[in-house]
Amino acid sequence: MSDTDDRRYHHGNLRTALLAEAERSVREHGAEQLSLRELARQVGVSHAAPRRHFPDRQALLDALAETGFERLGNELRAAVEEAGHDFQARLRATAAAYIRFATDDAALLELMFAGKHRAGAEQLVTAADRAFAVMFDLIVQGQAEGVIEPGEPERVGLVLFATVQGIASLINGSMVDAELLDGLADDAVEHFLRGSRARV
Amino acid sequence: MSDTDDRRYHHGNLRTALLAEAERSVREHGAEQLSLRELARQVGVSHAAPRRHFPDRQALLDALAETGFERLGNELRAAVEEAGHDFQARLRATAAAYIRFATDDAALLELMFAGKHRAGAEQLVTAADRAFAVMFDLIVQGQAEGVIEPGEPERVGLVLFATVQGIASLINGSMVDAELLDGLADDAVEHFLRGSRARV
DNA sequence: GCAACAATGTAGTCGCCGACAACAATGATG
DNA sequence: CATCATTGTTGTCGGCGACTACATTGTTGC
Repeated sequence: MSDTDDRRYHHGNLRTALLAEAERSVREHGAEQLSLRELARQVGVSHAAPRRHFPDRQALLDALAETGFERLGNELRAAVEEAGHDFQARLRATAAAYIRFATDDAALLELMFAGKHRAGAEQLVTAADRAFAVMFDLIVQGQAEGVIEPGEPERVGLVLFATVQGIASLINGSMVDAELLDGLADDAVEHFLRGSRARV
Repeated sequence: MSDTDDRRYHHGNLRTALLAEAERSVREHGAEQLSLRELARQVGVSHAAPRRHFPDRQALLDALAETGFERLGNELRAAVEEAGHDFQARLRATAAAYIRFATDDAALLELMFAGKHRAGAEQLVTAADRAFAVMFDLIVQGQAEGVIEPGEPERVGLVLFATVQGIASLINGSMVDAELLDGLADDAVEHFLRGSRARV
């Protein structure tokens, strides 16, 4: 073959290439529309090649969800770090970052949630826990500072988590204009803090 | 044909029968798995018959979403009525009813949200507005009683709506045990009220 | 009554898909 | 450098949604 022809028999990086292309496609057209054959075409391999890396379509979607959780975790961590040390600023930044991710990658998040409760997805659950740990760590900080009632972070933070997730759902369902995103996130955090302040 | 053979050439009620079977199937296997041909088989008509009532698969899903909104509205209204006149009781009942619907018919709700932001779904939007009006009417009552800050109900109630929707998302995503449903709904309402009380 | 016509069902076909099997080329190992 | 695992390819299968042509039934105007 000519040395400018990069179509070697062995692609060399097919799994990664498929995941990258799949993520692009899911963002653009949703997970339902994703076609393994179309993916293979765009990456330049035969229709059966993906099977070597993903036993079936769902396996690819699961892998996509896993990398999604990793990316979500990174973005949340980055948001916390950029927000400095003030608790409320951190909370606001994290909520906004979560909603940002959920609306930028709505179909991916749907995938991430959908995959979590299917059997044999242990790696997925681990990845999810790692991502959500950021939020629960924040709750712990709030408790230490006395602005959030004591108790298990998973339980205390649930209302906030739910609210943030719900805002994302409403935006994705076109019940709310996406432009209101940051304002809504702030509203939600303020509401949460007013409702959560430790009462003695 | 024999008079016990109910397989007439004209089904007589095919559209309704298809929708009923589709709703059952969606509840059981999700919208993605829904197959028009399988539906036709189970209803006892040829594979092309559904096309007379729904131009394509998406049209059937839209119709399903529409009846879903009607049912949701009815259930929310029923919850309000059963709860008596006390505002907080009504709020709790409505939140619980919404979450109940969202978890019993998770796939259907997903469909309802997904369809709303596609073009040419005006009937769907109308049906959705009618369903959600129940929640906003409640907010108005709360404002009249002075326990919720004044302002447009759509904006003021949004945090509550988001929280309720988010709880449903978390339950459906197996992030929370479904048994906690009622307790969570109460938590959310209490949190919301603590955060929303009109401040003078 | 009954002829036209609209509404509603059937059969057959097309291209696409996911899954699978058999085979081919390449890379790694001893 | 022979052998074997890895990672590609081609071919095939049944199922699907969409479409067309045709068949049956219900309805409406005369």
